[in-house]
Amino acid sequence: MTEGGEYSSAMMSSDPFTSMKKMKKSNHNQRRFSDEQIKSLEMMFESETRLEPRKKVQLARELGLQPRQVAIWFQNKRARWKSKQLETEYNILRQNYDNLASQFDSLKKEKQSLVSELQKLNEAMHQKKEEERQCCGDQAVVALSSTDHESENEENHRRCHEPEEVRPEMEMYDEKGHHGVSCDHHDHDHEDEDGYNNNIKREYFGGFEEEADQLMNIVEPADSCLTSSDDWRGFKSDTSLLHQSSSNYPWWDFWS
DNA sequence: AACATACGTCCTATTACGTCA
DNA sequence: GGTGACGTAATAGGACGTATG
Repeated sequence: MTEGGEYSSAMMSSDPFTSMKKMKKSNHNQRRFSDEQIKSLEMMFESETRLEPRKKVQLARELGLQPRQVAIWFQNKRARWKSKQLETEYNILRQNYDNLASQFDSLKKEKQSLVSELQKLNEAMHQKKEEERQCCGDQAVVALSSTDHESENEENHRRCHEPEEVRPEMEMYDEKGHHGVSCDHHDHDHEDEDGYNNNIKREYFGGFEEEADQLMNIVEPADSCLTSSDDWRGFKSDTSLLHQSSSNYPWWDFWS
């Protein structure tokens, strides 16, 4: 059953093709509804987007239209309303995306500058330690005039495990700000690595280890996936997710 | 109870036409 | 006056729910 049924008995002739043309022409005699009709239909649509059959008949009678015409008007109205709704939602999502993208960008820049600042500070500290060691080292050489290789090895070992001392050979950072660990004893030992990381946190975030943990949790994933433009663009947006992320956890405020 | 059929409504895509720049 | 873009009433056809035999 098609929806043109209500016109068919009055309009159909023996030839289906010509009768259809006649019907359409006839239907288009009164092409547009009057302003009054539209106004009433709009008012009804605002209160309910779907009409009960009884209301449809009543409204049609009031407006001097066929119930079918009222039904079709509501159908078309729903379709237009839906596409408008989609457009609005798209614009909101687009706006949210743009905001997040720019926030992410500035956060990335801020992190980059902090990393380079950290590098500079490390270099300065390294240089200072080197100077101190040279100064103290000369005196030690005089005191330990006999070369004791065993004690030298012990010293090296101690330095590798010494938590408080900043080891020059470990102060290299890669592009992500990770330490370039060079101590053999730590390469494949996770427990030692954890302890080492804790030491690092103590060194650089002294008194703020918790914040350091948060930072690691937040910044590291951003490094691994969000910096990839493919992953970033492939992100499937979801209004509820966006609302959730923007209202409940303003992660970009972590730094402020 | 399970099934087929008719009927009404919805949705989406499309058509036909009026209007306007 | 011709024309293309746009808005809108209406149609086509498929999907779904409900009533009935």
